[in-house]
Amino acid sequence: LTPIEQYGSLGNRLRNRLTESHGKRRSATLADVAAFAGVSASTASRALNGRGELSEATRAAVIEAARQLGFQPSPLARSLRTRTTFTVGFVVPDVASPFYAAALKGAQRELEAVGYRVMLMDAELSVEGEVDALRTLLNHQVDGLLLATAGIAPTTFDEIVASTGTPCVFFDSILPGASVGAVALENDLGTRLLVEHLLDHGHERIAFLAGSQAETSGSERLVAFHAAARERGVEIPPELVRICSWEHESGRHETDALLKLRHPPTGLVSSSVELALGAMAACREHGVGLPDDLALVTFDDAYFGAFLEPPLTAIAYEPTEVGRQAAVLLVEAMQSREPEEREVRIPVTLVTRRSCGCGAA
Amino acid sequence: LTPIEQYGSLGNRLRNRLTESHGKRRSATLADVAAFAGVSASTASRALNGRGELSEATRAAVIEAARQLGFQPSPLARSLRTRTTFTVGFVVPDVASPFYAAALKGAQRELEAVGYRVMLMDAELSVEGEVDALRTLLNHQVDGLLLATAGIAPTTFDEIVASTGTPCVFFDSILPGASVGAVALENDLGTRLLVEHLLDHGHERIAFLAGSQAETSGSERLVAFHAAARERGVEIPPELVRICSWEHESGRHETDALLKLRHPPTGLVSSSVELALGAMAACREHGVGLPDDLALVTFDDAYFGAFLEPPLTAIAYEPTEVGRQAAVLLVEAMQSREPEEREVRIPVTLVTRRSCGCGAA
DNA sequence: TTGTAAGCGTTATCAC
DNA sequence: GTGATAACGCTTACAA
Repeated sequence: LTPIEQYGSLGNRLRNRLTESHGKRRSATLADVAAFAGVSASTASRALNGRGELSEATRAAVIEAARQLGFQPSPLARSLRTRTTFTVGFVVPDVASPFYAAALKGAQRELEAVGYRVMLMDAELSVEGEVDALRTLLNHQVDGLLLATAGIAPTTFDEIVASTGTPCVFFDSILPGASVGAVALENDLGTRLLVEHLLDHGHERIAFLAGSQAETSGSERLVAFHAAARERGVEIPPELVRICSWEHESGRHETDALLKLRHPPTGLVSSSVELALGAMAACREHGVGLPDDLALVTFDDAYFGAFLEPPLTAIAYEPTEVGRQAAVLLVEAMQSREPEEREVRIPVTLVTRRSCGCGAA
Repeated sequence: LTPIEQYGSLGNRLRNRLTESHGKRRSATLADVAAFAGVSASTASRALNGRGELSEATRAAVIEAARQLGFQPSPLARSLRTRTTFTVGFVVPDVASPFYAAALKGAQRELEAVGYRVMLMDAELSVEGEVDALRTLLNHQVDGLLLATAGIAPTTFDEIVASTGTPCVFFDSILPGASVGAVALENDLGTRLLVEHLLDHGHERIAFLAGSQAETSGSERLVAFHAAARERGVEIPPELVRICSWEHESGRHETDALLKLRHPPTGLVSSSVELALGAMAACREHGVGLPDDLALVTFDDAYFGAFLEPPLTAIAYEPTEVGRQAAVLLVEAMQSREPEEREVRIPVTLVTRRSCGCGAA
C-alpha cells in the first residue's frame, strides 16, 4: 500500500474541504499535502524542496500528493521564514517614458525567467519620490534593487539602502562606487559619432542641447561633446552649449535662443529625441529649413524617426537591453556572496537619415 | 515614571542590538517596540493600529518607542496573518508599448496614493503568458488584478481568477460580464469622428485598417466603422476593410494591398498610430502623396504626431487616465463587500492636422 | 485597559 | 529517514 492509497479516504476528505463553500476555494497548504501523503509537514517540505535525504518512495508520494491537491507553496510564508522574497524593486523617474518602459520590459523578462517578481515604483521625477520608493521597497524586503536615479545624494543612498546590504544596480544613471553594478549606454561613443558626423559634413559652428546634468546620460554626453570637438580642433563658443531639462518644451526654448543668436549655429547635436523634437518645433517657427539651414542629429533613434520631416539622423541602441543587463548583474549579485562591482555599457550605433544633410539634393 | 524612562536601560540594550554587527542592521520588530515601551506585543499592535481601547498614556508610549526604534511593521508578517497584501497585480500584453506604459503609470500613481503596491507582469503578447502571469499573481495573494487581456477565454478566466474571488478590473480590452469593472476608450465615438471627418472632406471610398479583432479596441472600432459609414449612407466594399495585427509592418502590408487595388481608396482610417505609420511607409513606396492622393486619419494621437510628414489628424485621449480609472474601480471593489460591476469610458477628441486634407493648399 | 495564546504557512534544528 | 518543535513577525480572540 502506498501512502496515498493508504490515506485515500483522508485524501478525499481533504480534497472536499479544499473545494468546499462558495467557490472561493482556499488553496492546499503544506500540512494538507503532508496529511494526504501520510507524512509530517517537515518531510513534505524536504520532499518538495529536494533537501535532505529521504526514501524515493515517500518523496514520490509527497510529490504526487502535491500534484493531486494542486499545491502551491505560499510565497508569503516562505519569505517570512527564509528572509528572501524573490522580489526585486524597480525604480525609475517616469515609467511612461519610452526608454524606461523598454528598460522595464527587458528587466522584467530576465528576472521572470530566473524566478523573480518585480515590484514597480515610479519616483515621479523627484529625488524625494525616489527615496520614498526605496524605503517602501526595502521595507518589503526586496532581494535587490534596480534603480535609475534622478540624482540621489550618495550619503542618502548609503543611509537608506547601502546600510541594509541589499544589492542595488544602477542603470541609465550611475552613482559611482555606490553599488554592486551599473549599466549605461555608450554615451561617449554616441556623442562622438554625432559630433564627428556633423564635422564631416563640414560644419564648425555646432551647438549642443545637453539635457539635465543631474543624470549620467546628461553629464557624460556633455563631456563627450566637448572632448570630440576639442580633438578635432574646433572651438565651441560657450553660448552654443545649452544645459536644460529633458522636456520637449525645453528643447524648443533653447533652440529658439540659439536661432536668435547673432551667429546662429549651422549644426545642432541633441542629447535626446525629445529635445530634438523641440528643436524641430523651434526651427519651424523660425522658418529655418532642416537640414539646409541647420543640420540636426540626435541621441535616441525612436521608432518613428524615419517618418519625421526630415527623417532624423540618430544614435540607435537597444533600450530593453539596458534593463536586461542590469537584471543580469543584479541576479548575479543576489546569488553570490561577495559580488564584484561591475559596469556594463550598451553599444550604440549611428543611423544616418536626412536631417544631417546626408542624401540631400 | 513613563514606561520609556522606566525601561530606559532596556531600551538602550535594544537599540544596541539593532545596530550591532556589520551595519546590516536587522530592523526593529513589534516585540522590540513592546519591550521598549514596557507592554505586551498585542498592546503594542493595538496602539500602533489604533484598534481597541487603551489608555492614552500607553498608546503614546508605544508610539514614541516605535519612533525611537524606527519601527516599520513587516508587510510580510502582516500579510501572512491578515490574508491581505495591499498589492495588486498588473498584467499587460507588452509594457514597452507607450499606451500600456502610460496606463501603468496612471494606475501605479493612483494605487500608490491609497497604499497599494503594484506587481508587474508582462504577458509577452500571448494568452499563455497571461495565464501564467495571473497564476503567479494569485499565488502571491494579490488583493486585486488590473488586466489588459490579449484575449483570455471566459472559461479560463473563471477557472483561474473568478474562482478565487479576487477582484479584477479589465482595461483597454474587456471580457464582458466577467469582472467587477472595466475601463476602455470611447472607441465608438472616436472611430465615428474619424470616418465622418473623412466623409466631410468629400471622400466616399474609405478604407479601414482594423487591427486585431481579439481585443476590444479592435472589434469595437471595426463595428463603429461600419456603423458610421452605414448611417451616412455610404457603401464600403469588403476589400477596403483590412483586419490585421497591430504591428507597424502589418499596416504597411495591408496598405500596400489597398494601393494595388483596381480602385484604390481615397481615404484611409487607421485603428492605431502604429498602423498609420505602416501606412505612411507603404504610401512612400508607392509614391502616393498624403493627403492629396490619400487622406489619412488615425486613432492615437502620439506626441510626435505633429512632426510627421504630413502631420497626422488623430484621435486624442489621456492614456494614463485609463490606468488611473481602472485603479479607482479596483480600489472600490477591494474595499467594499459586494462591489457593483461598473464600466467607464475614457473620452476622446479629434485633433485635425494636415494628413486628412485640412489646411492643405 | 491589558496580557496570554493561538495561528497564518513555511523552513530549520534538533532528536529519535 | 523521519517527526516534533520552534521560529519568522504580526494580529486577534479570549481571559484577566
